[in-house]
Amino acid sequence: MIIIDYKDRRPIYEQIIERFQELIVKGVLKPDSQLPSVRNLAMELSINPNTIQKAYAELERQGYLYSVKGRGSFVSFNDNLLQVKREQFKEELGKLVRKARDLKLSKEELTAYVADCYEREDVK
Amino acid sequence: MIIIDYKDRRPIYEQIIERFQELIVKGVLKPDSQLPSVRNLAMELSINPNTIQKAYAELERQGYLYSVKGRGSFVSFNDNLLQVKREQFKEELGKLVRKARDLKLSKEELTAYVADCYEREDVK
Amino acid sequence: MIIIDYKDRRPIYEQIIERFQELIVKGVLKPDSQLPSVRNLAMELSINPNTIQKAYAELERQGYLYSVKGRGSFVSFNDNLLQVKREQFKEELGKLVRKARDLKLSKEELTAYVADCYEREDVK
Amino acid sequence: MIIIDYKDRRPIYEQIIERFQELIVKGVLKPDSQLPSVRNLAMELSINPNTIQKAYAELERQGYLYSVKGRGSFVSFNDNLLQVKREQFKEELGKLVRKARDLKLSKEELTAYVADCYEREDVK
DNA sequence: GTGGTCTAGACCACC
DNA sequence: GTGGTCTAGACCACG
Repeated sequence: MIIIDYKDRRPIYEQIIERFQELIVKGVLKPDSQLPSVRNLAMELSINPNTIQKAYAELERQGYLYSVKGRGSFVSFNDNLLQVKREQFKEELGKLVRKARDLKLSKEELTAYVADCYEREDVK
Repeated sequence: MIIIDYKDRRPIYEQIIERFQELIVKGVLKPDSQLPSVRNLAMELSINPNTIQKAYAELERQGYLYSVKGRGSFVSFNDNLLQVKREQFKEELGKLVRKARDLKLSKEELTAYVADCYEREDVK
Repeated sequence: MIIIDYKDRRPIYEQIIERFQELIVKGVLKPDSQLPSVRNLAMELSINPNTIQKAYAELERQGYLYSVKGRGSFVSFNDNLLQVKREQFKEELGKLVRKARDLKLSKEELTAYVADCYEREDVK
Repeated sequence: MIIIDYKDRRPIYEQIIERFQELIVKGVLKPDSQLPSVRNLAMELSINPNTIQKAYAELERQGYLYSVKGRGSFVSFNDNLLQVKREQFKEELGKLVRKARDLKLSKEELTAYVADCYEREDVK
């Protein structure tokens, strides 16, 4: 479910965060379902528990999960969070649009490419 | 021309690289025009010459400039490079489109927002 | 009567303690009335009896209840305890007032806000 | 400047966070001034650098400071943050006011105590 | 020198 | 068993 790419320049804990964000947002991991324990996941990925711990702590801070001492970690994604994430996404997109203008891509080229890209994924 | 933001989390050399890329792609710096010397720029920005050196080396590696021993560094931008940048941009955009799908944004919402965003910048 | 919030970061036994304190101080639970047995409450909340046990033990230590072997646990609230709680509360408030000063809130702003806040709750 | 209380039940890194928040909000540490390095502070307090690191990371997340690889950590408090912190403070105060009502403290008693407390600190 | 990531291994509180 | 804190010590990127 989680794959670590050691060639990736980003830190391990960040890769884990991103992967879980994806799984949770997509609904692969259902709300209130239990996540693998820190130790188990660490063993499974053969990395240090502290690294998992750091990833889980950040995911908790961002509202993707909640952890309880002695019980475990659980998915806490909800519609409210979805809205927040959409806002964050739009901000990110804004930066890219600005970049497109620098590269002299016309509005038509850009939207066409976005639509095209969206559909290509659709097929997949 | 170059402004360093010390509050920016990214390393200084990366900020310099990005700024030069922007100036070159936009055509503010004309092809074959000479860039400031490593020492001069370092003094002007009051930072370590090694940092400028690293930025120039990376820009040369990416094809934005060429250096001539004993003479200096020169802009080497051409349309070919623009194409490369566009490809890189599209790849980046692709990731974001995938993210949009995860967040359950419809194709219509997405393209509408992109167009809207493009025009908003237009006014500026 | 007791609700456990699993998303709350605090341990379960602490949530139970706080809830009983509130019920007892407010007078919802009358002095010398009997509390639910450890086992019953554990079953009702579907949690580990050890957790209830720990909560009751702490409440007894703090003087909120007393236990009689073989008979059960009983509320032991009295005005003396109310005074103790008020002292604890004032200490807590003291810290917050200090914090207000650090944030450069004037005495007038602070007291006005407190009064305002008190009345707002009044309506509820 | 920083004192660790090992009898305190709260984790060390939290004590450090709180202390720095205080020093920064009060203006003892001026904006853009450099903080002690992770390693130096760790040595000075005879604790592990990782613990300081964790505290600094959280302070950065909360907007109290910014860190740059290879350069150090710097105070970044500003008026904007002051406003945010005031809002957070008021929320905290709201909870306490509710608690006061449970303890049957009248509005007059409460505001009088707050004012009194504020002035007492004034003298100090 | 600086901050940041990671490992190995320990201990605690909680259930 | 669970999550969370802490230590000791290593390595990397940056300036």
